[in-house]
Amino acid sequence: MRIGELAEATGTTTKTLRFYEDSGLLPPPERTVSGYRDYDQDAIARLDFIRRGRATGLTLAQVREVLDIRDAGTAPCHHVKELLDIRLTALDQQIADLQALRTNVAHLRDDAAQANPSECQSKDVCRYL
Amino acid sequence: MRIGELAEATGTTTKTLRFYEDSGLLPPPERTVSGYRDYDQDAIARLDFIRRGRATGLTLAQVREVLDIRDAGTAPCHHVKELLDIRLTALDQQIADLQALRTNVAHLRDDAAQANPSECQSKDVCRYL
DNA sequence: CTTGACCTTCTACTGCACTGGAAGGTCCAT
DNA sequence: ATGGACCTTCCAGTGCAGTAGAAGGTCAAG
Repeated sequence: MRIGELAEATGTTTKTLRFYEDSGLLPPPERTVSGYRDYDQDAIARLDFIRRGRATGLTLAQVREVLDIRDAGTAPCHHVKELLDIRLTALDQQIADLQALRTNVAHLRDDAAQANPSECQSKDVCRYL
Repeated sequence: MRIGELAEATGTTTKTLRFYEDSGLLPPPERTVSGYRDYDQDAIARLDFIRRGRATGLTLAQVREVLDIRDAGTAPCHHVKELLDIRLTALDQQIADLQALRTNVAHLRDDAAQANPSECQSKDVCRYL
C-alpha cells in the first residue's frame, strides 16, 4: 500500500503520515524499488490506535508511550489505564473550570446587555468587562 | 513609572509588556531622556482591562478590537456584548464537547480497570483504548 | 569606580500537531 | 514522448501568547 492509499484508508494525509514516522509513531515501512513507502495492513491498525488515542485527548507523546510498550513486547493495558485515569482527572478539572468561567461570562454578558454607553468611562476602556 | 514597576503593579512581566506594545495593545509610552519607557497611570487601567479580557477567554486580537474602538473615541460596550455572546456560545459548546468526551473516557477507563492483558492482541496495540 | 539592578533592542525559541511549498523522481495512460 | 497523478526529501511556516537570551546602556549606592 502506498502512502496515499494509507492516508485515504485512515482518513488522514500523506503529510501527517510522514510526520508520524518522523515522530516515531509509525515504524519506517518497506520501500519499493523506486523508493516509495510500501505499507502493510498493520499500519492501518496502528493508525487506528493512534486515532483512538487522539480522540480521547491523549497527546502524541502519550500515544507513543503506549506504542513503545507494545513494541517492546508487553501488553500496555496497565499503562493505558493510568493514562485514562490521568485524562479523566484532567477532564473533570477542565469542565469545572469552564463551568465557573461560564457563570462569570454569563453575568458579564447580562450586565452588558443593559449597557448604557454613556456610563462607560474611557479610562476603564469598558466597564462591562 | 518604569516598565518593571508597571509589571509589578499589574502582575505581569516586562517581557509581556513589551510584547503587548509590539502587538498594538499598549500605546508606546513616553521615554525618559535615557530611553527608558515611562508609563502613566492609564497604563495600569489598560492592563487591567486586558487582564479582564484574557480572564474571560478573549483572545488578544479580540481585546485589541475593543481597545481600538475605545481609542477611536467610541464606547465599545456594544462590541463587548457581542464578544461576550460569542464567548458564551463557544463555552457552552466546549463544555458539551468535554462532557461527551468525559463519558467516553470514563467508559474506557472502567473497561481498562478490569483489563485482562492476555486478551489484548498485539495488532490492536491495546484493545482498551 | 565599581557593582548590581535595572533598562534597551534584537533575534530566536517554546509547545503542539501538523501544514505548505519547492525541487525533483516515478509510473501509467494516451 | 508527454501529461498528470503520484511519490521523494528538505526546509520553513501556522496559531497563540508569550519566553529566553545576548549584547549593550543607565543609574544609584557604597
